[in-house]
Amino acid sequence: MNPYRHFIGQIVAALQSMQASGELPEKLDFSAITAEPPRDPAHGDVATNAAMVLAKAASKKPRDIAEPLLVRLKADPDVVDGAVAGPGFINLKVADGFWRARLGDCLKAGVGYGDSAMGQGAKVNVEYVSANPTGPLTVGHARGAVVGDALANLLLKAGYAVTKEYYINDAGAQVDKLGQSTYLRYREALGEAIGEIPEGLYPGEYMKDVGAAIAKRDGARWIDKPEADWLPEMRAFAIDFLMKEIETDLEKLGVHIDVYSSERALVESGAVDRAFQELSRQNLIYQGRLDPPKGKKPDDWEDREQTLFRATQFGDEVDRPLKKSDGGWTYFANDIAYHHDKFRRGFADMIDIWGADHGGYVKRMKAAVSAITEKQGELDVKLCQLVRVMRNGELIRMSKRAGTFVTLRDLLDEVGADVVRFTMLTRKNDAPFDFDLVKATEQSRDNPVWYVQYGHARTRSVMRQAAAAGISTEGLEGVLLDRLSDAGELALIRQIAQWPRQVEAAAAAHEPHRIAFYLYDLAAAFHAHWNRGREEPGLRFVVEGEPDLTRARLALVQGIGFVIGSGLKVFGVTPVEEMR
RNA sequence: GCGCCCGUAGCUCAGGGGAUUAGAGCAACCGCCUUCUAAGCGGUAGGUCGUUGGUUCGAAUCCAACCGGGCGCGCCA
Repeated sequence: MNPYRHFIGQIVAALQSMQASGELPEKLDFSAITAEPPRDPAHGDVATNAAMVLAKAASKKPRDIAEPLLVRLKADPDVVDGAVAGPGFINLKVADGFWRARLGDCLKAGVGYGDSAMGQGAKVNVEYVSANPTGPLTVGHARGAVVGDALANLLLKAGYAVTKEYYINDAGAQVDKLGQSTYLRYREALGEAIGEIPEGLYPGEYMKDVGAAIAKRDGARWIDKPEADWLPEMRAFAIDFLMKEIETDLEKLGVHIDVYSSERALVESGAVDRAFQELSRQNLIYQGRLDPPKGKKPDDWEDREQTLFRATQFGDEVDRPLKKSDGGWTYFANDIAYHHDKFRRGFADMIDIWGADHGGYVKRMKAAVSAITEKQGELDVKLCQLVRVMRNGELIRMSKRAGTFVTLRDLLDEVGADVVRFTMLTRKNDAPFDFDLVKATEQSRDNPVWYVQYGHARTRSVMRQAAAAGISTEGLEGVLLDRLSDAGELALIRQIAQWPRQVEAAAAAHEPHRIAFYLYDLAAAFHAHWNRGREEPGLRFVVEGEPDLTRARLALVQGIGFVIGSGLKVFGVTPVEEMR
């Protein structure tokens, strides 16, 4: 249960009874009413803005609504105290028993605690990674992969029907370059000296493996053939080879994509024509000219008439071309078709995770989605800012051209998937991120991964100790929690009770990183409470000669373990049993 | 030139569709510590939330302009 949602319900009920008695006018909009934990815990457990929100429409002073509302709310046995404060806030103090009951919810639900019905089973498509199949995944891709995967998991937990999708850009000029690069390495593998890789082709060492593999499969049969013959073969082989590598890396990172969509297959299926026709039908396509971009006129600018989509009707700055001068579709046209295809597959709700360098593309894609779905579909684009890799504060320089970039595989080999995943989620997606290989594996309080993992391990450790002391750790969901009355314990219980709200808020905002901060705070509170037991043995979890008290405290520890486990599950991070 | 993102404590960052006294970690300073196996623990100090206006009873949060940083800017994907 999300306690705050529960109290909004109570507040609305109280307001309705005030309407029934004529204290409030009939038609009021309750949708802006919030119930949240106040910033300052001294203000109580729940604060609501109800009186202030309704004041205008009810033509009353906030306090004149707040006072009688408070009287009604205090009739709720869960509410032990309350006060009107500031400009008209109502601060409520909620009974300890109410919070203990939330711990009870948690113990029954296990790591399923926090699961929400918010999404009502609505279909959501989360598209992420979607790296070109022209080389290995880099740390930049890793961030998109982790953010997308965690967001998808989060939405799943919040009750949406989520599909995780990867768009393979296997059409267009880049994969032709890939085919040509492969051919060179193929000849090299057969003993030919190929010299420098020409500008524009893919120079990376990894291409040698691709060349060698096709040489092994096909022998010399392509050597004397014209490009038209070998290019499709080389291209298809390389894409297949590199996609397998990418899938392997993703698998190592713990990312399981549900659907891989091929751009080439999409184009060949006629989807682009279909999308084009749909836009034409809506009269959103015309032949016209564009002005060159101001301040940065391309050298090869050539004023010409082209096929344009009326993106400006949907909030974009200029209308966007759909056809290239060679008559082929632009990437944008294909992408419209792809999003149209997603919509046709039932996804009105689409989320794309992109690199920040695609930021200039967001408006036109949103415009296109709005148009092609006749405003029935919605696209949210999360841009992931640059990742820089550091070693002890020192930047590791990367250059794609020089082939010196840190691959995802390097990163995984050095620090492991759990560290990569959690660490990448300790920052908002739209903030640049420095990934320090040393700090990420440090065992200290300022390393959130370690601190949260340690928190989970410590809950397990307490269980092991209890068991060693002869106290059963089974059936904790049934124990009487009334013995939990210490301020620190009650604070922890309240924090556990925040979890369902955190899940819903993070899911609604499409911001998985919030979970990392919540888990860190929860772990910190747990560690702090554990440490109190050093000074005051009476606060320790396992108390000799007090089996009932111990069992109640074990239930609390169990609950903390469940919540951390639940959050780590969203992140795809293994909850460890001990810190070895 | 235009568009998007960002600017919060010395440092790294949360908060960001308004609301009661702006938070954390590190660093600094002051204490404590052979500990329920736990690589430490507790406390203090530190901010005109880039600037200037605006909307509002109320702005770090919304709007505008400006300053500073990043990304992008027809037929690359």
